[in-house]
Amino acid sequence: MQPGSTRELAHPDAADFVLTDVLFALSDPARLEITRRLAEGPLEVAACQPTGGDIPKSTLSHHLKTLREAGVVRNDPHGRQRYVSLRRDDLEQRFPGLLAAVLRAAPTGE
Amino acid sequence: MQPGSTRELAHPDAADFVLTDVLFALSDPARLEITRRLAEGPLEVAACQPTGGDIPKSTLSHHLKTLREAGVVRNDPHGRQRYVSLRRDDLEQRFPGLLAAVLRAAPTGE
DNA sequence: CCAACAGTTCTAAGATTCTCGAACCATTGA
DNA sequence: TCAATGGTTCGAGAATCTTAGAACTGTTGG
Repeated sequence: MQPGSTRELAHPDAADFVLTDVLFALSDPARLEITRRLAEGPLEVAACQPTGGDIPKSTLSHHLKTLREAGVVRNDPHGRQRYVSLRRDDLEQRFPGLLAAVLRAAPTGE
Repeated sequence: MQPGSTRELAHPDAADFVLTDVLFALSDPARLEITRRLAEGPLEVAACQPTGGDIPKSTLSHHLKTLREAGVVRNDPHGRQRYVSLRRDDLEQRFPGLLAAVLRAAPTGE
């Protein structure tokens, strides 16, 4: 039983992040909300649930995949669950100021 | 013949800009390139042509519409042509730092 | 006036994306 | 060891986006 052993998912290197992919990943309301939530700190997958908690696991997992493949998020196995975390530093290094600007943005109705 | 008369297109107010819409508009390579080009200054529609100049008018027009409806771009009639310009100030006011971060971003291969 | 021009809008086909149930896979508690 | 848990992956239908030709509109030069 190696610590933090198997079931690793693929994560792109910061140098390979593609701007349009990041923008696309963040352009979905559900994914944006997940991102905002993760700005507070890492969460297990189930806790990423955007509103209340009614979207199916597979859908949530798919959104996380989109975020992960763009480089917005990291998804690491942790026991029988997984920790999802924002790749703040990598994003900042690759696209300075971008994530900060997105997180700072006020929602539309004030 | 009023100066700058007819054929006005609809433009959303800065206060009504929606973040996900802006991000989505910028998440397409062609639209991002148009945006970058416009950062240098206003252009007539035909001059927005991303690469060389082989994409059809209707496609270009459609991309400009997406950018315009998100609030990224302004499209004003000017004689028989139109001037397309970046809504820098409105975007900066609504989403501080966002456009700057996007324009500053380096392309993927270095 | 009329033809050429600059662009938009309409329409339709093809490609992506979204959503979600079902099947599947490690990991761990009992 | 075995079943429950936490999530991912697969597959398919619905929805949305992209692309582009064709038709249409306002504007201007001759």
